[in-house]
Amino acid sequence: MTDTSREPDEARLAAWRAFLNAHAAVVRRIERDMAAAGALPLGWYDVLVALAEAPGHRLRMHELADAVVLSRSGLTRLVDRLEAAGLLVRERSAEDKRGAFAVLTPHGHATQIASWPAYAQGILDHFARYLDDAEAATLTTALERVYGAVGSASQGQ
Amino acid sequence: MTDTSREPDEARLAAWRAFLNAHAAVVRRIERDMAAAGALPLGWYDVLVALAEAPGHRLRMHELADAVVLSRSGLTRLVDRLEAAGLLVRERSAEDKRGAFAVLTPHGHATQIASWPAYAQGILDHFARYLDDAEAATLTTALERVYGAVGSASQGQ
DNA sequence: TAAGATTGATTACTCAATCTTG
DNA sequence: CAAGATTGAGTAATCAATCTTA
Repeated sequence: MTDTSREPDEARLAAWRAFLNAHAAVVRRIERDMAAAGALPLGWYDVLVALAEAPGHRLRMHELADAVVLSRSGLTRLVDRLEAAGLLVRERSAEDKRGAFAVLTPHGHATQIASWPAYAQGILDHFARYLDDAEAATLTTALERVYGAVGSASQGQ
Repeated sequence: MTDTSREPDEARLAAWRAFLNAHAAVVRRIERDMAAAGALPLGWYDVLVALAEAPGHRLRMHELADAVVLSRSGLTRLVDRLEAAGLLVRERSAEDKRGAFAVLTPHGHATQIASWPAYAQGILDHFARYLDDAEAATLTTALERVYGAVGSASQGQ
């Protein structure tokens, strides 16, 4: 009867710490490996994949911002850089002239595909190979639940 | 016989995506809540906790940098800000005059303690409450393994 | 010459304010 | 006035180079 329910128990606190530490270390490590291999930065890769998976290789700016978990203005800047690099182009929407699409270029698509092996190798070497099948399944289930809950609670951006 | 072992299987790839998405969303959300409650930013809190848990409330700069997973120069700047805010002080080492300690001040300790309830509430609301006991245990085990492996592989900073 | 830490230059993310169209 | 997106100002993280002491 000492549980006030205002803070997490020890076990979940340990999970939180492991979650933060693993994320920081693994992402840093993969970014480093990808840079050494001449591949795209992770943030650039994420944007290009989101577009590659979208119908017509195009997405509205705000859809893209949600997909990569970046603020609106943060995405504007990132898209500026990707456009300057020739990896995508902006297209003004015809129906709603307020809106803009980001559209993947053939060069952008090719670059994304060329960067995948280095990224895949990084995921494998620094993350995937340390999980057994059951752990991978549990992580997916639990973290998708967490993500889904926060996503729907974050409407008030 | 199609597995080249150069890239992760579907299940582990799904775990990776869930891991990235959950981290980005939850951390953003907790930072926002803490700011609204007048609590410290997460990065500041992490530094103060590391010092609070250290013997004598003091740590060498490079030890602190490892504890919070930040580059050396990144930590120098962060410690500058914390020192300006009166939350810690720097002390030159007596034995090894190259070295410096960061030492928690009473005010820094009090501020860290005062920020914990808002942080705890955030962890509970946006992370812990979505995990059952078995999931929490699995996350801890698996992610500590991942973290330990990357940490030891990252000696070449 | 190497280790510990800081500095300078660069890059990038965030919020708040702004501009345009609905 | 609200929605979509961009811009300006401020803050923060990184790498490479530097300074000091071992």
